[in-house]
Amino acid sequence: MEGAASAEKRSVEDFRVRVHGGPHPLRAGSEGGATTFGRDDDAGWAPRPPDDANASRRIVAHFDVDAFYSQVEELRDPRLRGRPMAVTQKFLIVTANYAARSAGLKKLMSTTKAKALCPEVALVSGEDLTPYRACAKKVRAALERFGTCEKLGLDECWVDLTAEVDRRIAAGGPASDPPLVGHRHSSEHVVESDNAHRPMDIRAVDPERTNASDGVHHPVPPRCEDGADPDANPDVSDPARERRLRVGAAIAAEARDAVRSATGLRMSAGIAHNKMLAKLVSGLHKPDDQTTLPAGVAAKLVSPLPVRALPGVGHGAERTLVHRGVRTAADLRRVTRSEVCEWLGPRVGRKVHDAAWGVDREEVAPKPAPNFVTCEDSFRSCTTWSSVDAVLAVIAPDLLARMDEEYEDEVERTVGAGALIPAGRAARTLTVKWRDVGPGGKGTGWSRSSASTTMPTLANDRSIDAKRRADALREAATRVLRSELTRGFDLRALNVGAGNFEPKAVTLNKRPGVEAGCVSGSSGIDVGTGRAAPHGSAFAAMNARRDYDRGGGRMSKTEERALSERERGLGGGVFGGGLNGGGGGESSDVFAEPLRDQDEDEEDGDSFYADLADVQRSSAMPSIGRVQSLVPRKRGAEQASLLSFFKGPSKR
DNA sequence: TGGGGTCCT
DNA sequence: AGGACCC
Repeated sequence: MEGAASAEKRSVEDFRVRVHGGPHPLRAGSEGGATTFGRDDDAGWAPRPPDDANASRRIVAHFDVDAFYSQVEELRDPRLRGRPMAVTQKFLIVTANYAARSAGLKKLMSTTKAKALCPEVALVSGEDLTPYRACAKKVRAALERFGTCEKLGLDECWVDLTAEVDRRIAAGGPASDPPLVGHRHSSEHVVESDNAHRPMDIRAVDPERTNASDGVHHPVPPRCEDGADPDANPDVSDPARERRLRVGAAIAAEARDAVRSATGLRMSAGIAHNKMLAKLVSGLHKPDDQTTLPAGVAAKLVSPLPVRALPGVGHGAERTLVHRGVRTAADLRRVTRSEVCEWLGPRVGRKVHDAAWGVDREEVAPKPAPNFVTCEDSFRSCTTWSSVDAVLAVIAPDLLARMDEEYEDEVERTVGAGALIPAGRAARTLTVKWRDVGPGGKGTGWSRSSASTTMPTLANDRSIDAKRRADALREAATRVLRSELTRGFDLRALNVGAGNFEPKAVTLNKRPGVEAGCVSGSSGIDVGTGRAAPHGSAFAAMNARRDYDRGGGRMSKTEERALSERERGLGGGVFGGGLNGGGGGESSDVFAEPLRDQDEDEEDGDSFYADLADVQRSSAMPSIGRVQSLVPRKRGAEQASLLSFFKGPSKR
């Protein structure tokens, strides 16, 4: 590869002088307005960490639903479309549609400020995530037909398009060499962030934006001669790589169409050779558009970015790095890998150092079933045991509903993948978390405390009355809190969680991810758990923070949402049109081999290069053939009846 | 300053 | 159990 260990030595001293003494690399001026990140100032001194051997072949897309919660709410209530609208949780804007954004609303802004900026804005409470979870499931079902899918949060996922790209190229014909669809990021583009607090949200400033009404800008890249290093000049591209990216872009466009016809949701996408770069570029031409990143442009895109924009760098790491004068990815490229590992720890250090060079060796790997489900509410005040009980009366039924959802997902996953009996997802642990600003609490800060106990068996028992289950949950949670909150309290938030689920299902054909052997008791096959019946008085203030000391609460979030919909004159029902077309997509890939095992031995900065050969070997042989085809696998009649047996008659 | 999650220490 | 990270 690039070798060049010679240049590494002088880096440390020179770097400190240069960065500390020199001009601030980021933010050439501008308070409050858009921040434009400067161009790459030059090549680094420390060596580029090598990519794995697969890097040029792999094609990864990152998909991101635009203003997800807002779009979902617009689907549910068409009256909201075209008007400025935002989704709130308590008194925060969590997302705003584009009409509201153009009035200046931003993510995580207070509702007060939002209303000041845009008095006509419609605010919709998004504290109950149920509808968003349901939509997210359909989105993933549509995307999974195009390759292995890895979810990140509710509204984002990566899809490994490599196998489908290979298939199309092998098949020949027009689809094997399509024109580029969407944007191609070139080194002519400048990147900016319009929110000083969120430097990771970046977008491209198109040099020809003045007349970019068609939303397409893709200059034909010059070709490089045979055998030339495709990274030597970022805008001179290797034809084979460019072609694979173009095929990937075509697939991504189809995938976005598929999601849109299945759900009505619009999304943006980024197409690149690895997960990190795909994610970085997916937002460059948001909304409803996609961006492809040629291999050679990666370093140019990344280096002017503030370190905070690199995945893996949060508040803590940013502070540490900035304290040492490292503000941008380009700065990171001038220090050695071992230094970064010293500052941030080996794990984060490696990841961040790689990211600064646009290197990411992670495979797209489906997320296994969640280890925890939790429900939370926050409020202005909660100082008495009776108000604690009022909070628990709200969130305990919600947690049970989540646990049951998890059970159903597990049935679908395990029976759908060939299990004889779904083991159930009975939770063994109950965790309670809280934020206490009272005398016994942690005082200021936002830190939370937590404690856990054994999950009462009654809570797992789907065969009994929902109220008895909720009571068991509340009782156990209260016992934990009583033993922790001994010196008086003033809670701002309370969270209950269920986790440490019992072992997984028995399968016919044993595949990794599903352990054989064990089906344990307690998980009744029973069905028909209803949600807690509505109880308590009408509850108005949609966006008010509940104050349990003054009698707020008493209604689960699901019920609360239904009520607020009734008040808005909606059916109160589930989704209108558009959301039911999702059929198909019975993921056959949920249990796709979690390939690899990139040995995770302690490798710090220095041993890194020595170990690289192993990394290359283990990741050089993957993915092709894991995704069988675009046709969802049929489920046998036997399995279908098993499924309906375990799931029982559909509720809702 | 929300309501979720993950992983590491 | 708590902290850091992600959305």
